[in-house]
Amino acid sequence: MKNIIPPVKGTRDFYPQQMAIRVWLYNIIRQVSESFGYQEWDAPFLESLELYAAKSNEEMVKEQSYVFEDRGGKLITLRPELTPSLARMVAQKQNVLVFPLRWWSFGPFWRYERPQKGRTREFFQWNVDLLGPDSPEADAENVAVLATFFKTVGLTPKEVLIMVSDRCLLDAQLSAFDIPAESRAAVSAWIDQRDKLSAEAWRAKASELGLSDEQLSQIEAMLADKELWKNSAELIRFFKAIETLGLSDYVRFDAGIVRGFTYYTGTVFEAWEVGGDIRRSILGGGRYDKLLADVGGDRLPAVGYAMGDVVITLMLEKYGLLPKDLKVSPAPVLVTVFDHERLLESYALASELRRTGLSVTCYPEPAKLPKQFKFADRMGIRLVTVVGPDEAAAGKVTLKDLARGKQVTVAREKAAEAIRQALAKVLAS
RNA sequence: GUGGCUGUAGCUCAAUCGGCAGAGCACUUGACUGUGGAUCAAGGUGUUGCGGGUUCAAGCCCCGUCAGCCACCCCA
Repeated sequence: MKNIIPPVKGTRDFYPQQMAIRVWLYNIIRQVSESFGYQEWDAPFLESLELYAAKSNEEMVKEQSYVFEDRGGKLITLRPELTPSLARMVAQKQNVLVFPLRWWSFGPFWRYERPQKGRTREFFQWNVDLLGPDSPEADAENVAVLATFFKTVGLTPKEVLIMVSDRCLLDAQLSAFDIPAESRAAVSAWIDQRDKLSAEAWRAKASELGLSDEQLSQIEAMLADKELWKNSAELIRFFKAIETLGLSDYVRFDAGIVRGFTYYTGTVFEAWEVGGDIRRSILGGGRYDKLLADVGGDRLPAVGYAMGDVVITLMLEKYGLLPKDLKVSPAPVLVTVFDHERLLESYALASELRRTGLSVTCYPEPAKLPKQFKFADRMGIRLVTVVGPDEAAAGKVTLKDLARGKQVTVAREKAAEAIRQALAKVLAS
């Protein structure tokens, strides 16, 4: 690598091999989303900075967003998340859209962070949102989409769990512990950090926040209480609905789930690897009933989540769930060029075959046959045609199946049919 | 923004105490003048990330810098 300009830090190059995986993931996401009746949509990749101001996590806007001034002097942001755009677009057409609204999206996002395992500066996110209803059953349906995704890709509850809590429940508990409303946000953030800090460091921060020893032990008891959800009428309904949907295995209550975004108002959830070494949430989401009003629309209840492609791909790779031998060559047929004089004859044959609906690659220049066969082999092209002087004189085409190592010579009019038959043959392996 | 580790051929890596730049894979060409994978032969494989310093001598030691990876912060 001499004078090659390096890629931008934190970006990924999608060579055909990686692109095939990305498309594979996209297809599963689409299939799962649409099986619940969600519609695909997308927002601009560029938004104005003020869309995110005070709506998202403050650090994300101030330090992790790509912001630049356009030629007109306006501050433009490369979208770091999708939800504010969703709120904006729904608010714009609130009287036109049909509710309940189910929308899903898969596209690129940018955050200026230090790249590391499972994190890049440019990444893709799957967003699934349900707007209109404010019921726990709606939350359950939204969570069901993602549990169904896990099931579809082959991740079991032994490998991944969706941890659920409710900010209202947390707030009520903190209130019951006599923690004043103005410090609850900081206390919530501190609770969110519990898995990341050592027990000593975490407890030490409690006194910094002005918590008494009694309050600390009350909070620790709360976090350990697996039955706390039974104090919440909403969570009782939520888990009942999850059970009815047949997905209880994937969903657990955890009072320690808080989430960083300030716009969440009720149910919050994250998916985590079970006891594994991926110390990072696979996805996160929750209810955000006030966001639409915050961007200037009428109040509209909403619930949704976002899953990044980087961590989920790590998970799938770790558990051997990524597809092997993804097809990277779209055309299963190579038309070889026998010599310089027959180049255009090959083009003509390839064109004939394409008109019958086949995908066909034609070697673009005369070359030795071994070279062309090797090309086909390395590209994963299964069938090769040869038209040399013998075939041309007899009006025939030789067709070799590289996978089976067998070849036949057929009349040129029958070539397309013979190719279809050969492709239909299942390999012994 | 903070800390740690690592930079050698296209890729994965080796090089003893500081003493002449190495292996495998891949690539190109040829054994195969109408047939891929396998085997064999011949070959480019190179500013040792970059800049400076110490030394008779630096891939190796020192300083700086850049890049990558990993952890923290935060998050998907």
